[in-house]
Amino acid sequence: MQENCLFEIMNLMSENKNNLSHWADQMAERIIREKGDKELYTCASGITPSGTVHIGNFREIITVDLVVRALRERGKNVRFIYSWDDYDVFRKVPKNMKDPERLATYLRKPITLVPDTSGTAENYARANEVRVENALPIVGIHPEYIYQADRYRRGYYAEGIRRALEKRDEIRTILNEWRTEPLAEDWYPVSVFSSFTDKDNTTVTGWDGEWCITYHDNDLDKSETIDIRNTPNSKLPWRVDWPMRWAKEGVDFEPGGKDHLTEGGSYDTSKKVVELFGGTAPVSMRYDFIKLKGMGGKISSSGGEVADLYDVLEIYTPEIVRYLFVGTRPNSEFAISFDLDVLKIYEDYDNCERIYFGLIDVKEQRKEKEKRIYELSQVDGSRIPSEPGYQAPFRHLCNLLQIHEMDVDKALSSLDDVTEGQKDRLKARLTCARNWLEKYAPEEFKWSLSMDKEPIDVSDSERKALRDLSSYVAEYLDQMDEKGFSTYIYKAAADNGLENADFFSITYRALIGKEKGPKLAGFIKTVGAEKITSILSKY
RNA sequence: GGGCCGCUAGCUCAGUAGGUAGAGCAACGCCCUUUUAAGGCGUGGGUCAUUGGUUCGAAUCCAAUGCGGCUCACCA
Repeated sequence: MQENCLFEIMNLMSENKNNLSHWADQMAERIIREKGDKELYTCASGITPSGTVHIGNFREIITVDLVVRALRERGKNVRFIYSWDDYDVFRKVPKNMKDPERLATYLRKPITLVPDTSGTAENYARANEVRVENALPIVGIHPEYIYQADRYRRGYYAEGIRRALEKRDEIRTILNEWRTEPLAEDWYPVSVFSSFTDKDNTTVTGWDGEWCITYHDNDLDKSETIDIRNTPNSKLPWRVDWPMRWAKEGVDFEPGGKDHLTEGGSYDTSKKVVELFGGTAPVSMRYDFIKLKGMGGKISSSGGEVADLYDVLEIYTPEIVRYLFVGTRPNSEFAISFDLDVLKIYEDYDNCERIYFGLIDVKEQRKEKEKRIYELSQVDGSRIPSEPGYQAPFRHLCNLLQIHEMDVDKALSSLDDVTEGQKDRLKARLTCARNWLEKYAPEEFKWSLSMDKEPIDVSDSERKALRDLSSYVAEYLDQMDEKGFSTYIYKAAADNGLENADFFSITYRALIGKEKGPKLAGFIKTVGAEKITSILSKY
């Protein structure tokens, strides 16, 4: 007996030491502990697609994805559901939508009945959904989608609505615990879209104790009685809808933003209400919001200072997008950077990768942690790369692209030591570097070779120095290293009586039309003799 | 009013299963005559917000306090 107990404790201790460094693993263990050993674990997430689903909303999705992975790696059978609350009401027209005047005429109707003014989908809600559903597989996330408008309108939740009506008083009592204004005695836990106007300016006035409710349309001042099983009008309000679905789907885990996971927030009331539906509350965790940094006020594809997953995927490769979230505690706010920080993020990721492949020595504890972060950052968790990526610094890729007229394929083929296994990843990274240069890089960072430009005005001695440099390049560049060749740059300057500083400046102006540039000798070496001489021969 | 988060180097932040304080940028120095760095190497820099407690040992755990922020008490 005592020995057993000791054994258990030892087990727990080793469990704590092994493979529990990451919060997703800790959460998976907690779910198993609190929910018991189950045939199937259901993990859920969801949102109202009432506007652009931005990168902050994505945090919830990837939080669930990581926990799902951790559970599956423990041999568990897991269902990952994502609920689109597209039967929610259209409250206001977001700034970034087309044809706002037309959209405004649909206010107070369910978003699934609002037209998509961008013309890409069958309705407003669907347009927002499609964008996310197309983007998630890119980062290796594959939930099962649930469309609430469809379910409510088909009567799928009719029993849930009836149950809520039966438990009306209990629900009201629970909600009133935190309300400043108590709900009225004649309040019903149902909202109705008028069958005359589709708008929700209605008041439920009665229930027959079974399937029929009566509501009053406040716009038209008339009443109607509907059967909730076959009339697509009724819906539960959020604080009742959420727990009803927990019970219906048997949700074991669902995270929430801090608006839900605060005292008196919807998680608190829902965990009580769910019992009225015969269920129990899922394990939850709070995630904080995402800030954006360095978008420079540029209009993103979705308009305004909003970034969605596609905007982030433009400048970060899929595994690095995951890495941003995997490596950060969900509990705290962090910023996604579009400015020079991008360079560091890529370096951090490469460093993590080097630790994973044992290329640098770090303490054991750090190593375990970084390895887990690397694994969870991969798009396909079952296919971790067998070799590190090419690991070219982002800055170097930016220079390569600018040498090769921003052509990704040319830049790629200029590197002759890339393995087959590295090619796709490097190409993806080059594409991100190009996007970043075009949209977010500071001006000092950008340049292009003056291949087809007219020569700049120079003095006779400067002309002579550039010519000398050109012939040195033709003659010596290919056989020397960067350091060795740099002496010829100084020679060209000295032989023509020019100050080094002035000559560097002239050379940069001739080559890239700027006063400064990348360290010259290395730059000339990277660009190659052919291109350099073709520019300098004009002098 | 309730709840939560944060306070670590000049700046931005890692580090929170207790065990000698870390990175990047900035600063400073050096880099075979010889850059103005977007390159390399190196150096300096922190009473870990404050106070108290637990401990052999606390940035880390506990309790208070201060400052900053978010959020709920409408709707979702």
